[in-house]
Amino acid sequence: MKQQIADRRQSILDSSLEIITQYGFHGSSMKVIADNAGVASGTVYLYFKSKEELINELFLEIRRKINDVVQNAFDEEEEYKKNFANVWHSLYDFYLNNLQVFRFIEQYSSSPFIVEATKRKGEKILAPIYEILGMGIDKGYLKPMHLTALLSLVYGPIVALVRFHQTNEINLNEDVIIEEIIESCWLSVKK
Amino acid sequence: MKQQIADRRQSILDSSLEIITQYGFHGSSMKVIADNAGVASGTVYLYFKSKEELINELFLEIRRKINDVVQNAFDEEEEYKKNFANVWHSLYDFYLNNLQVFRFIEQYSSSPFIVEATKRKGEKILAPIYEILGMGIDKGYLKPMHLTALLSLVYGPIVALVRFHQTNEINLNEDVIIEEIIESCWLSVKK
DNA sequence: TTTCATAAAATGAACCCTCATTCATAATAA
DNA sequence: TTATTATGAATGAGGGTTCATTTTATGAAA
Repeated sequence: MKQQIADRRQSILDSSLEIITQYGFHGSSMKVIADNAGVASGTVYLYFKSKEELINELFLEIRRKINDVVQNAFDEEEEYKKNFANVWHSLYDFYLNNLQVFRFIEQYSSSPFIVEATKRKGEKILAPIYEILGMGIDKGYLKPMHLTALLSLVYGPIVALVRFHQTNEINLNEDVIIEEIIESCWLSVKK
Repeated sequence: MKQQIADRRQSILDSSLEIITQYGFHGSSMKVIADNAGVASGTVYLYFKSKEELINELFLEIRRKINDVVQNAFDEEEEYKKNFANVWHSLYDFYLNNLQVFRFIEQYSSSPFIVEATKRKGEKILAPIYEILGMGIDKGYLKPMHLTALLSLVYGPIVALVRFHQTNEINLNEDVIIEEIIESCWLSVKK
């Protein structure tokens, strides 16, 4: 039945995320991914045309999740600064609680592996944040800088923090008052 | 003679950087690296024990270069804020003018490939910056935050900017007044 | 409910290819 | 001549993908 098809597909995607974030794209064989998903290697090819497509589909799924996180954190009714903090904090929390997702994106975006394929599919992973920042400039809350420069000042620290957390250079659960960092970040972009 | 040994070794390292930033770690075969360096594949093994060691050596060489960039940008005689800007700008320029180096580090640090091996070798790639930030706190120029948090606020935007530059989301030669970004960055960490 | 024929889904051995590494041989230097 | 350095064909392991075969699901008929 339909339900099972979806489950299989999903379990292969889940398995891929696990294996890939542990061994890298090329280090992850289809055999191992299949085993980990509890299916035969041939089965993977019933749901995905190739390894490349599998990885791209995984990327698209993850992008969807991230977009949701950002969208849900934004509340039109709230004041802008509060939204800024909420979005920042949500994305940060999401990465911290989904380190595999974070690792996957890092690998995906810094790997010459596929990239082109998904670039063509338009829509960047951070599109919703661009919108929020653009609105911030329009309404006079943020410095009128190049949007990507603003994004770098805001998103760069998130990525850096989670990365350092991963390499144990910082313990984000204990060492750091995150609100302090968000406030600092805000100081760099507020008008 | 000794000179030639060094040349061969270096040309293999140079070739590796080219090939690896183009095709990724696993996508770069020793054969292609050797061809590109103008040597036979067996020759590579006269200078490096294995592919893994080759990549690690390349990393160490690059780390040395980055440390030099930071060290050279710092001038004890100058005032702290000026040093902050100089170091920031130097590192940024270095990455922008050596995109292959940047790409390599990104790949290296987000890849589960080796990592462990070099982590054990101690000394982080950004050690000199840690020192500068620590000094900034001691002398009262910077907020007394966790050092790694400070580093994230300062280094995160550099990485993000160069990344976006690479994916053509921003043209750092034309679109952006870099001093404006450095000033913003400073606002986020100054006391 | 049970049976059974057909369709759909799943399997995993086999195929072919690439790759890291080795080593007997050749070229070069001392 | 001897020692050093370089070569590249050969080796063996592993990987992505295919496909003949098996297993499972379906639903109409008994």
